[in-house]
Amino acid sequence: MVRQIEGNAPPGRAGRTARNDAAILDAAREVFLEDPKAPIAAVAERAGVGMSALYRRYAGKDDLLRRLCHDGLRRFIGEAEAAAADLDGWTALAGFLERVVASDVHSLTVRLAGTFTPTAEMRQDAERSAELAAGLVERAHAGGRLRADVVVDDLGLVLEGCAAIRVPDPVRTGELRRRHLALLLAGMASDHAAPLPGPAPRPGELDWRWRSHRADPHEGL
Amino acid sequence: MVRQIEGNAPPGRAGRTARNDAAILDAAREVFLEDPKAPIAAVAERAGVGMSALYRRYAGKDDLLRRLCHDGLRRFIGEAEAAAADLDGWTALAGFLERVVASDVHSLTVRLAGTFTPTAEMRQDAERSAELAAGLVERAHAGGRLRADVVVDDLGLVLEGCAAIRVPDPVRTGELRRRHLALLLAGMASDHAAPLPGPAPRPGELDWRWRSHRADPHEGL
DNA sequence: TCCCTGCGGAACGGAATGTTCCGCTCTGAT
DNA sequence: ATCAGAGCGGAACATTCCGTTCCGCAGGGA
Repeated sequence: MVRQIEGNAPPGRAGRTARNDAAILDAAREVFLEDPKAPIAAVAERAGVGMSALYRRYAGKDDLLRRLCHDGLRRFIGEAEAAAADLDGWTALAGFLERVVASDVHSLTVRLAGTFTPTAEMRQDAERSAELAAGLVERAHAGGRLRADVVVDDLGLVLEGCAAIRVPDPVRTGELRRRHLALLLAGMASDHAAPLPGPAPRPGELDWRWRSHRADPHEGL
Repeated sequence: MVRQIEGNAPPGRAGRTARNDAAILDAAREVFLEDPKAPIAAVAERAGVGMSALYRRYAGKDDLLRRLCHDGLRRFIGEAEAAAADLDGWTALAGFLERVVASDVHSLTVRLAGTFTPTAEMRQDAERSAELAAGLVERAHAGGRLRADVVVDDLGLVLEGCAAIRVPDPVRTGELRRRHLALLLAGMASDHAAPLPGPAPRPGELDWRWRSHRADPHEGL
């Protein structure tokens, strides 16, 4: 399957190069979203380029995966910063989650983490994203509409749960995820009696994907 | 890693054979739960047996996977039937979900489906399990505690979401899943105003894993 | 006209993995 | 005591897969 980017880049050699840049990145996102373990050749094929075009840009598969994952992380941070502009703490949090789920950022970032060695900068960005998320949860708590026993790291569970929803049709997948998230948001609202069971997720408990990656207890997934 | 089954089977050759039966099945469950694409040799290693012990029992990898998946399906049906004994529709449904999540049945069944060709009997059992689940949802609806816009196939989303929760420590994984499920159950309770967004999951929409398996649009996952 | 960037795609080498097979052990019956 | 063979361990095999390299070419820009 070949994918054509009708980008508005200048014609000529430079234009073609720029178009290939985008095509490769887009193709990689799609391919690795479908299968995190996909061969790198599948990316080249879907982008409509040869292997050389790929290896001219990235040192290897790891490099491409890192780039993809880092982009997703940055997007996550961008959404969190955008949500901070919402004056209402609850809608800020809810909207943030909806946008993250809709943009499929979490699937990519999380399912790819662990297949390469993260850079120091990525770790910093991950930390920053955690801070932003914590801020969103704090504000939502202050507003009173978020039930008191929900903690920041519950967001990780929520995102992971939504990312797991998947049917063959991507559009339908988005709809079903949105629905599932609505269920979760309803559960996160404050008008509930029974407290959540078990010890709440501890800070850093869900960060294991970002660790050294060689002592990774989970090979699959 | 070697696993010893201290089963109370009779000693001697027959006993050893029976013990190996169980060891292989247990090892396979653990290994494929960690990584659905794990090599079959990993199963033999964890069971503490050689390849021959494996191939004496199963015609091939597919056969083992089928067996594992079918067992999970049967367990699912068992839990559903047990839940039917609960007189209260809501606690029947909630307890059913909790037990299914706790026993990790869904992870195995769902993550393995699609890696082999399902048998006709499995399809029948899948259908039966769907009927039982529909009955649970119907009863919960009749009781009034389940919000009206939740449909049977939402259960599939819930189970899939919970199965996606996973940290290195299995015990902790169970706790976090239980917590996540509690959030979802709270969201499924009837005292909520906003209806769930998007078209509800259609019957059979989540059954694609059980289909012919060769035209499977999802290679990974 | 000519250089050289960027590229296509085949070829390569190594790793992973499902399956087979040879020979041994030790049980249980004769 | 003997022995046949069930059951098994584990190495070897064949094959597939995949990341990476490399050779040769096309065609823009000076």
